[in-house]
Order: sequence, then C-alpha cells, then structure tokens
Amino acid sequence: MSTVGKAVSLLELFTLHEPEIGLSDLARRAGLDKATARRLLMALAAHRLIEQEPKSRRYRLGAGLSRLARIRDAHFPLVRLAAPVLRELSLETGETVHLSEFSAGALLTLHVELSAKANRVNVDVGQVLPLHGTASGIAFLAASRLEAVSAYLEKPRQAFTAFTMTRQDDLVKAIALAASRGYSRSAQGYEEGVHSIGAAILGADGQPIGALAVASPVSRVDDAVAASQGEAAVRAATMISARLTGEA
Amino acid sequence: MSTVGKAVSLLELFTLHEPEIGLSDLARRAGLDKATARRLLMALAAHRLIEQEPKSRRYRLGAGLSRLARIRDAHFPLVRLAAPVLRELSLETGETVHLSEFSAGALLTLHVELSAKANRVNVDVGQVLPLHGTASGIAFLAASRLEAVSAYLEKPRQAFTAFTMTRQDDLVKAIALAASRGYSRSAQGYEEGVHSIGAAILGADGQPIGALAVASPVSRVDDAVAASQGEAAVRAATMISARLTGEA
DNA sequence: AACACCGGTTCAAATAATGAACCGAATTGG
DNA sequence: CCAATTCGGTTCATTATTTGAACCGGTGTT
Repeated sequence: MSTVGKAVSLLELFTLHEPEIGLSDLARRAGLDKATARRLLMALAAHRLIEQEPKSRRYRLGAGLSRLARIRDAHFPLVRLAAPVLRELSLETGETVHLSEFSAGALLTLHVELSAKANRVNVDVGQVLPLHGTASGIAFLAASRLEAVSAYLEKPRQAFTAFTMTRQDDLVKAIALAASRGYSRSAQGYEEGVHSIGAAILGADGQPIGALAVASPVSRVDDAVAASQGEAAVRAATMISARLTGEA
Repeated sequence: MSTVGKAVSLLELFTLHEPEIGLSDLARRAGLDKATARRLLMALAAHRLIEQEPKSRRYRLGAGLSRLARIRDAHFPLVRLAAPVLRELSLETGETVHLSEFSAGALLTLHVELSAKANRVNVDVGQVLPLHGTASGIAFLAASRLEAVSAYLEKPRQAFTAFTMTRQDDLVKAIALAASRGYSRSAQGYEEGVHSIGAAILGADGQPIGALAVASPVSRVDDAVAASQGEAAVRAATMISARLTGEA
C-alpha cells in the first residue's frame, strides 16, 4: 500500500466509540511499525488532521478535518438539499427517516429526521451501515453497476440479527427485486424489531451516491403500508437526486 | 516534505471558492510533478478523501472527509457546545457573533449567529481569518504561549485594509492590551467598516483552541459599547471553555 | 493545419520510508 | 516493593517507494 494509504488508514481507526487512541494501539491495528505509525501521525499532525492530547499523549482526529469537510459540504450539499425533503417524507409517513452517503464500502448516516411518535426508531448520525442487511444498502446495491455488486458479494458478510441476509443468492434476489420496483424492503436485518424501506440517491453521472430509508417498528408495517412508504421514498429520493444534479 | 504532507497539501488547495480543480492545476500549485500529484490523488481517492468528477475529470474533496469530521465533532463538540452561548451573546449585544477554531496558522470560522438588525456584519462559515488584523486572532495570540507568538511575529504579514496592523511593535502592544483585559478590539483591520471584539476559548490544557468575536458596523460602537461587548464576550468565551473541559 | 494544453502513463534513477533495537518513564502485578 | 510489561518516542543501516522527464492520445484555439 502507498504511504498515503497507510496514513489515511490511521485516520480511519478512529470511531465514534473510540475517538482517542494511543501510539502502540494505532500501530498494532494498522499493521504498521510503531516508528512508521509515529512518523505518519506527525505528518498528519503538521496539517492538523491529527491532534495529540498533551496530557495522555493519545491521538485524536484534528480540526483540519472539520475545515475540509465544511468546504466539501458547501460545494456538495447533499445534507442541505436533502434535509427538507427528508422532513416532508418523515411527516408524510409518520416514521423516522435517515439519509446516508456511500463511503469506503459502507453507508454513513449523515442526517436523521425522527418520527413524532412515542414508539419510533432511533438512528444516530455518524452510524455506519453495512450494504447487506439494511434497506438503504440493498437499495444502493440495486442502483450500482453490476461489477461493483459482484465484487461486494464476493466478500464475506457479517450477520447482525437472526434475520440478516448473508447468503449470496438471497441478496441477489433482494437486489433484483429492489431494482425492479425502485425501493428495497428489509425487516430486522440489522436491528431487531426495525422495518425499513430504502431508496437510492443518484449523482450527476447516474451512479448511486447514497440512500435514504424510512424506518418503522415492525408492528406498524404490513404490505400495504410498505408499498405506500416505498412509493413515497422513491419520490423523495428522485427529488433529492434531481436537486443535486442542478435540476429545479 | 513527507509524501503524506504532500498529499495533504493537495487537499488544502481546495477552497470554498474553488471546490473543483484539474490535475495539472493541482500539480502546479502544489509544486509537484503531474505524475506525482496523480498518484497521490489516487491514493486519497481510494479512501474517499478525494473524488473525481467523471465528466470533467476534475478533482474535489471526498465524502470520507465528512465522515471523519463527524466523528471528530461528536467527540470534540466545540460548535455544538458553543452555539447556544453564541446565540445568547448575539441577542444580548444585538450584533453578529462568530466562532472560529485554530487550524494551520489561521482561524477557521465554524459557526455564525447573525444580528437581527438590518445593518449588520455578515460572516461566512468556512472563512479563514488571519491571526493579525482580526480581533479573534489578537485574542487568540494573547492567550498563546510566548514562543508561539514570537514565532508568528517573525513571519511577514499581509495588509487587508489601510487599517491592518502589520508592524510588529503595534501587534505586540495590541496583544499585551488584550492579554491584560481579557478581550481584544480591532477596527477595520480585516474589512472596511467592521468593528470587532474578540475573546479566546481555551482547551483542557489551558492553551487557546479558538476564539469568538462580536462584529458590528463601526458606526454603532463607541468606547462604552466596546467595553460592554468586551465583558459579555469574555463571559461567553469563559462559559464555552468551561463546557469544553467538562465543567457544568 | 499547427499549436498548446489537457489528463494520464511509463520506467530508470533518486529519494524517502522502514523496522529492529534501544531508551527512559509509567503501569502493572505477584 | 521490586520485577516485568508496556508505554511513547528515537536511531540509522537497509530497503522499497517515490519521483519526473518524456511520451501518449484527445480537445479546444488560432
């Protein structure tokens, strides 16, 4: 791997649940020598992509990332453009709606509009969703190029609940169904008791860049409700895609 | 410079005003060979820190940055904790208030609370403020370690208006005054017609991490108003510092 | 038609990255 | 309480990666 790739791998070791990591730990997990890891961290720190807590000497992500992310968000305003549409979809369906963007083999939750109901699904911004096992992921795959789907299906998949689809032929069927009707449906594939309807959001080149999903308690959804949520989700996703590519 | 440093330099070429850049341009501005720039861009793109517009083949910042920035923001919630305090300060003073974080030798504007008045100062999120010539910067320097200030004062400074302080002894005086009373004052040092009061925000180790500022049209500020804005700004900055370090 | 510049590629030469061993200081645990 | 780990950090000969001049083919411009 390139030196740059190794440096970025170090950045990717930090998560919501583990935002500060020590040198030896970082080196071990990245599969790098301690000296190498430190040199890379210093290079990143010089540009404020990494900071070091002076007391504990542990490392954390730096302010430069916030700066770069803001520049990107201003130019590629997925969240800004999608937020009102998501809000409307949430009001229309009465359920929690969340938006995610594809990044590094998974979907990253960027925005959430919570249902007003007491019994609702809660989703965290920043949560990383696997492509299999979530409605958003299946919708994303269904809109992806065939070669990308094939490549993804070759790798092993983790089961999150007893309902998670991990077998390749099951996934192929689910993806085909989602592709044919425009939205995906997933019951308890990622978390027990959660039913989701997903729809892909497309970029200017027609390739999917992310997805949105309507998430409900399973008890509240039957086939009719799912169908109406699906149509609403597709409308919303289409609207967001259009706004992104500069249309109306 | 390290390979990693060069790669990050490429990222830093993108700005709010120029969010997409072509290969030759990037190489030229970074002082790199075209082939080198491309290899670095590919390494960054593999981790989604860079994306390439398929049509124009120009490069832009990638979604991975948004992801990393969100992880950092969740753990180091300067904006989240500061926002309500800034809002209150804006209401109290009736003026525009903005928050900035130190990054790579300058202050990066992270959040703005606009005045409700028709004649107000407008500030953009993402704007980069120089340490000299802005009230925020002087306040930041006044709270910094002496060696950091000295190092900064050695480098040449740009004048933005006819009022920008660029002479070293003027700056030393302004910094000393700000240090003694807790807030800084700057009139038209960065933009004509704008008067600002700045106060530094400190991290857990007592070192400054950023600053806030109250920005008003010069016509609305006399010494008495400046003094009351200064006291309010110091109170707000202290409150934010305390929240950041875990206190009430 | 000639020119200039674009994004992208190649490969021998040059340079930067690497990691085992080592240091002193905290922690840990028997 | 002392010995054994483990920590963050450093060194320097070895090694592997990065580098860039030259070269594509393509796309406007003149």
